[in-house]
Amino acid sequence: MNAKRMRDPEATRASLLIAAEEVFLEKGFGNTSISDISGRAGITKSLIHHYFGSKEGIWQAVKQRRFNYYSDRQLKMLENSELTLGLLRESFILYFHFLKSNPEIVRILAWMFLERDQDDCVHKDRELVEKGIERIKSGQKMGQIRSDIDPKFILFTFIGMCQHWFQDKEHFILDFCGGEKNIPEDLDELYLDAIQKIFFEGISPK
Amino acid sequence: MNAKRMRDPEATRASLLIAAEEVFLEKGFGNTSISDISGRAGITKSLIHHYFGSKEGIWQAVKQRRFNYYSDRQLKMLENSELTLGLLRESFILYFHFLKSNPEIVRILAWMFLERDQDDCVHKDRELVEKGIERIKSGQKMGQIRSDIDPKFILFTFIGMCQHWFQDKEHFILDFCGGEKNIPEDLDELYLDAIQKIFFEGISPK
DNA sequence: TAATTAATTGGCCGACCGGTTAATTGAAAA
DNA sequence: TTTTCAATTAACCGGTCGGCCAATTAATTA
Repeated sequence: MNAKRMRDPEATRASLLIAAEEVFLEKGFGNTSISDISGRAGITKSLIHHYFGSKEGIWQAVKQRRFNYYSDRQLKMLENSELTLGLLRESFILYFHFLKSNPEIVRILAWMFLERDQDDCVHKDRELVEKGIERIKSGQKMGQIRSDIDPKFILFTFIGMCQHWFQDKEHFILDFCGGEKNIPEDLDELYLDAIQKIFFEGISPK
Repeated sequence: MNAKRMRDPEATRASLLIAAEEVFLEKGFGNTSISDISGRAGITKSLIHHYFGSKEGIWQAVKQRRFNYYSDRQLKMLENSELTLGLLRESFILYFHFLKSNPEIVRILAWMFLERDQDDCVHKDRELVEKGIERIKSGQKMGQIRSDIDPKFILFTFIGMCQHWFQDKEHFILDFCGGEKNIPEDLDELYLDAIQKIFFEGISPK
């Protein structure tokens, strides 16, 4: 219906955001210029300042958008579940697949690490983390998880095993498999199986 | 002897490299200017082009130098050790502390991921990886390590648990500890203890 | 010593940076 | 229709960027 509107602020804002994300995640904040973004979006660069105030501003917006999506999804994941070992395993798998289909998250985090970005927007997941820790704690009380490890570390390890894979998978293929030949199609799943074994055996009570 | 030489190309080249590494790892490639580097080194910026050709050139040199240092050290680490579970644990701890005292490595590796660096210098550690896998395999044969997990994945997990910590420690402090207050001095060691428990319990035969 | 080579310098260049401004245009309100 | 306001544009700003070059200076060679 509005397909031919000559002006559609929402749409231009959106396509600026999309273009910005593409370029930022490809080259990082410092290497990206405003005109890179406007060029890719096919929109004058002035409009970036009009909608986002500054280069910093649109980078914030990009991050925020992605992290809101992230934590919304994650919260829903935790919402209606009492923790049992089975459900912990389930959310482990869910998280792994979430990262797999949202590689942007991994790149954003890596860029923020390198550019020493201390943005608060990342910490929307504090609530998420608290819930996760709560679940692990009760799992420990119920005797399903060994109690001699700080729940914070258990959760962090959980996250790390997944993130690290999607960050260094390429190195794995090159250095561990000796190149591109003979990589199994389901490499991701094979890895997921392996870390499940290590992780869940590792956190089980003796 | 040569302490007072007015010109010492090797020395200037070296101090340019050092300054470059400092600034690059501090601010990132894109946010660093040639004059930042030359300023810190106290050397005219023209010399950067003289020795390294371009900004890209000196960046490559920085990465290469650090990565060579990395794999050389790692190889020495593995050199004279038969694998027993005790030694595996020892090299786990060694690797962790190596990363702790060489944070540049973690940053460089993150850069390589983001820049999709297919540099040959990365593959220096293929030899490294092969040795590590060999050790784990023999550990499996001896019944010290469970055999139902691919040694490649065991090694990769090993590396990941350590790397991920030094990359996302800040997020851990913010999101998991609720800010800077009350962080134990020996947080690194506490984490190391935790992942040791998980990892070694996880790879033990039942 | 004289000639040659290489290290080092400061000054300069065009390009591009992020950001601002004033003017133009389209859509919606009156 | 007229008015009003937001969306959009192009031109422009001072500043900095990476890179280049010609001149100078120290070490090496003949």
